[in-house]
Amino acid sequence: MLAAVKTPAELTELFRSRGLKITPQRVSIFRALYDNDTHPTAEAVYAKVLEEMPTISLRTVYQTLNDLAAMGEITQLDLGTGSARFDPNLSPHHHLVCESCGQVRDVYGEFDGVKIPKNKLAGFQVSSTEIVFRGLCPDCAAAAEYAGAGAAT
Amino acid sequence: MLAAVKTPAELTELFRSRGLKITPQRVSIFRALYDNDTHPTAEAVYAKVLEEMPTISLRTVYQTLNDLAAMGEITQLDLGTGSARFDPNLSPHHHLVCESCGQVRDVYGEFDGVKIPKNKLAGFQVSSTEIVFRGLCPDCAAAAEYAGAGAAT
DNA sequence: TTACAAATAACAACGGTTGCAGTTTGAGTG
DNA sequence: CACTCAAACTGCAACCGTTGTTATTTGTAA
Repeated sequence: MLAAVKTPAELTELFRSRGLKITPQRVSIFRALYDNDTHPTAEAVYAKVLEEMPTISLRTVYQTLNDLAAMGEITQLDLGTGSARFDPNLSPHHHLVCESCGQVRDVYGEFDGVKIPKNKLAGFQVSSTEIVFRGLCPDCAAAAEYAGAGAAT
Repeated sequence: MLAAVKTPAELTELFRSRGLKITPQRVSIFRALYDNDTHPTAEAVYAKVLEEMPTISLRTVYQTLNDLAAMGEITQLDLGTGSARFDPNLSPHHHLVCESCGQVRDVYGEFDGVKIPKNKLAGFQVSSTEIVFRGLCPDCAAAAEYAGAGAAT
């Protein structure tokens, strides 16, 4: 379902080709990330991996996530939700963040208009553009409306 | 020079009108924020205020910055640079972030094209849009080029 | 001047993340 | 298949930014 996400097998091959060892911990983390569009925190990945590998340490999860990010296979997101989130989806996209529950949703779209006029760049070299839309997810919006209506009476 | 930034006097009046006390600590923080487009961290504001008030505590700086943010007089930015930054500039703008030195620069511009098609929103209510351009500031770009050229020989 | 609520300072604690040291293990070699 | 060793893993301590707590201080209105 997800576009531009490497399978566990592909990541395994990538690690092998770089002379890195294929450990069960790493493979389990690859699986936890695959087909995962929840933008999990390190803790969330840890929880998922624990199910099939009860002895893995949180430290190893951090280590592997950092390695993957350094290789460019996942992106680390800092959305101001307390902890970093990791996104295995490499196709160009942006994010909707619910300010109430913290859930993150992908937004596909081009936004070609988002370019800084050269005369305003003043020598700055832009290599990536992130757009974050903040607001309320459907559930939280409904809850807020309900609470508002209740409080108004 | 900065647009839409309240002066220390205006912030003082605002606090007074809300029944909040005018303390020298608060006024000093107002001054540290005024005409400041460096997007300072709490620590940076603390350092600046320390110059004229050597007994202020970092805790008070955090407290006041949080209060100002809650009143909507400054914006808290989470740019993944380790600590939160505070922006007293309320006019609509976006940010350029140097991935090497962490410096943050304002970008004025409209980007009217940045709207999510309704059919993709799926009930999400968007209340704000942040755009972050990442790359290299002129100084770091020059340093990188120099290092690259040197390494290539 | 007094009195009181509000604000401050000092310090402990917390959550996310990383450094470190000792042990385990993947994978190439004979 | 056993051996070897660098790489990876675990467990724990430490770190940093930030917030909670509580006793003390201080604007401010009476």
